[in-house]
Amino acid sequence: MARLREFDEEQVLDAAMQIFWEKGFEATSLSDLTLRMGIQRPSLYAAFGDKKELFEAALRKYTQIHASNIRAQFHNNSSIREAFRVFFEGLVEQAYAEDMNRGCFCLNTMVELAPHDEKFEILTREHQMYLTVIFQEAIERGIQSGELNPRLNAKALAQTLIVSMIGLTVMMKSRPERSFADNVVSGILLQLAE
Amino acid sequence: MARLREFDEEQVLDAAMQIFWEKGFEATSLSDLTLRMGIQRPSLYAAFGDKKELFEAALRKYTQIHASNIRAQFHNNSSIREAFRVFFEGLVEQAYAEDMNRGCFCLNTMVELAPHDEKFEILTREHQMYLTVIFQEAIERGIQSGELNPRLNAKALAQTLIVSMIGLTVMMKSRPERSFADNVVSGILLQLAE
DNA sequence: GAATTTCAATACCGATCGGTACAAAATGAG
DNA sequence: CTCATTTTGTACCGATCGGTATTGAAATTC
Repeated sequence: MARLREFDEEQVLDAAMQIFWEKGFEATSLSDLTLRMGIQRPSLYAAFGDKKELFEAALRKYTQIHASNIRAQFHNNSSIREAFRVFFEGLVEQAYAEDMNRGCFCLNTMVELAPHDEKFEILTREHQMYLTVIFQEAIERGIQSGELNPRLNAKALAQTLIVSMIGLTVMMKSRPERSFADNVVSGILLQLAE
Repeated sequence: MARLREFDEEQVLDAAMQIFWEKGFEATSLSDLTLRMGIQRPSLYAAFGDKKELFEAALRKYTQIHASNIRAQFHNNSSIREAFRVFFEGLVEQAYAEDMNRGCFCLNTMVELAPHDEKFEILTREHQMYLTVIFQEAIERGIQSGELNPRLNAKALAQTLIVSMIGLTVMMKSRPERSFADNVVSGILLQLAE
């Protein structure tokens, strides 16, 4: 019929995700976006709608990737305790590795937008609930296999671990001494060792 | 000498604190501020400097009040475990009580500004470190009095509890079911009961 | 009470905000 | 090719942004 789109939608959405992740919703301008995405304003609006719709699309892309990564980390582990150790130590390692500390895009959004926008309250909550289920199922597998104490409350423990993950991620945005994060990871893992 | 100031500096700074706490730095405009503070722009600039300096003053006021509140909650307790129980249950109660979920001004700032502004990285980190010391000293008193297991690592446990507090506060911004928060509080308190 | 000083209020500044009208360029269908 | 259709690039929109020059009012000193 007519002229073809000159950009790859997934590619420019990824660029939008990166910058929203770095700077948040309010601090990111349309000029920032078009520059980083490499497209013009009318193209952006035609493809994604307004700024908030683009943000939502970027966040959805992030949560999908994030959930999939975490799911992969807890699939088919010989030791659940070991999987959690690798997970939390990786969280710390990653945070101290990059100069800029973006943290978690979903948590950033939970703080910036969830209290003022029900759509993002729901979106961010559902992502955390999904992660909680991943943790819970991992714990249940650990109990079934005999690795973990069968008297553990899998759901409650998963919820507590998710909250610890959130707290650690947010705390590291202020760059405390590395020993702080390491101590916390040790403390978190203790809860699996009872 | 000359004309006197017509507003109380502490009172208008408190108003600025409230609105920055609610909306964050970027989403709060000077019009929002002057409206809520009840003063004109030139008065604001004369008294507090520019927007970021005002934000810093508001945050410093918040951290002082916040630290003082928490210090009071852990001073002269018959039972340390009971003090922590009251503290965390109060945190949850408060979050679900107010319609708008402001969370903690310091944590909001940690997410929004700490990664891009060293001044706020330091300011927010030092506040969390201060709170950690309060927790640590409370735990040490509990050990000394015989209430807590003397094999507990007071510092590491305090750090883990601070991270749990942060995670819980942030998680509640997405308004999970009340049972989620209650389960987490139970899990947190378990760490003191070993 | 006049002079001086500091405040408050209005009005305004250039810059940038999110968003769009419009026309040129590019593609496919006939 | 010609026409229809869609994307692109430019240029622009009103509104609002953070910040300030200016003027008039209020209060103290002499």
